[in-house]
Amino acid sequence: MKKGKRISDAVIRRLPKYYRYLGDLISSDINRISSSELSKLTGFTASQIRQDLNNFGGFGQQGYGYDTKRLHVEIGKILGLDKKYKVIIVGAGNIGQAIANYAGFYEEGFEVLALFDKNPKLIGLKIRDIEIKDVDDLAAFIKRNEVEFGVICTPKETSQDMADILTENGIKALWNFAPLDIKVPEHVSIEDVRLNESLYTLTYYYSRNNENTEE
Amino acid sequence: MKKGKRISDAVIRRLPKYYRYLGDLISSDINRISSSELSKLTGFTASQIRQDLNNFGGFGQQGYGYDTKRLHVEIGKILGLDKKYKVIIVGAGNIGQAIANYAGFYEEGFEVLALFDKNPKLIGLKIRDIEIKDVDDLAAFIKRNEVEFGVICTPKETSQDMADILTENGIKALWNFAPLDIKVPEHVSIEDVRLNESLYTLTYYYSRNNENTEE
DNA sequence: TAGATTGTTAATCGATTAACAATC
DNA sequence: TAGATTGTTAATCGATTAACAATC
Repeated sequence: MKKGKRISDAVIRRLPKYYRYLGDLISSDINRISSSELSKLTGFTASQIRQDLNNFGGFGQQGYGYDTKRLHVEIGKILGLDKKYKVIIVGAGNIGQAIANYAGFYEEGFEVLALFDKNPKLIGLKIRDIEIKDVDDLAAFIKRNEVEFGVICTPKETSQDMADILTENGIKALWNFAPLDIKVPEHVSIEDVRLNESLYTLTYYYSRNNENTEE
Repeated sequence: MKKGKRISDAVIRRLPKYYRYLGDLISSDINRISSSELSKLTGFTASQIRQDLNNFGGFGQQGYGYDTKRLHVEIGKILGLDKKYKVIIVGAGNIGQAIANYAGFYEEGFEVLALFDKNPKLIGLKIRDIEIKDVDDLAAFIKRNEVEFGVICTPKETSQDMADILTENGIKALWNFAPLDIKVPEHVSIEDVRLNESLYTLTYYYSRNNENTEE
């Protein structure tokens, strides 16, 4: 990729959508697409799509468009999806289990080594062959297995403590489902999934759409 | 609120964060806060916070700041959280169950009337006193109960069909967890929770942070 | 070659930040 | 009153869109 230019978060967050549609196109045996066709699929403008992609290199060809397979591979590389990741999930409630169960997670190279919980009723159970372990063994397990990715699915109250244990033992990326802003050291990447905030945004637009029709 | 001004999506998506921190402050018996203190909590600039709030009215007081309780109530109203909503969840897998189980959902006025699934093993079971019903009864149930909100937790393949049934029977807001862009009629509000896209953004930043240290 | 479509620069638009008068 | 902090206008910054030359 080009040196020196800072790429904005807005651009990065559009890449996974390109990646997904390109995957769909490949599944449909379509091996070529123009920025204007991709615009119709994604809802982004053709100009924006070309701008976005050219942050990382010239993947297209004048007069032709983009090769879907090549572009899918390239965006995958940019997003880091060409590598395998060792993952643990902390909190084996519904959300933790949902993630452990999600097949797409494996297909993109995320290998869930274990779930952790403090509930004795859950410890020892298996989700998709993945054992639920005692949260007391967390630190040792991370070090021993050189785990890189952690998913936080614990309640709000304990999530920061769990995150601290994870980062202190070498985890470098956290995917957080607890409804709070987790603090991490500078070298650790974090992505907060803000379900509450997503829901409240929906109620806002719903209320706005229906404010004249309510009795 | 002020008439005529179009409020950007970026502003709306910051409101839930204010709302959350204000709730925390109230729980800590703090009843006053300035934009600069709120800035430290949220990470947004004080100027931006004042701008955001003034889109909806002058909730503060010069020389004093904002009354946490009042601001919490006002933002709640803006987001539509002062009302109750009748909700159904389609798909009673892990994610559907997680949402049905999430207590915060009820506290903010979301009443889950039922879950729906096509799996006979799940039909008839209860999650937190909420029955899992046969997806065949979906249309009739929505009409009979005047359900307003639908949560889509079905697999990618069936999600658009489910969404169509919901909107055809009068549901006006969809919270979608399936990894695709669901199409809805204009008058329906939709919020897609894009977990894949969130995860891939994390891998991007993780890869970027660690690209020099990898062997 | 002619047509199509990219890559890229320039123009526009909108969002964020800064500044400060108003006022509690 | 003096100090603090909002509400709001103006300035800046960044992101999106438009335009078109390059080129396959």
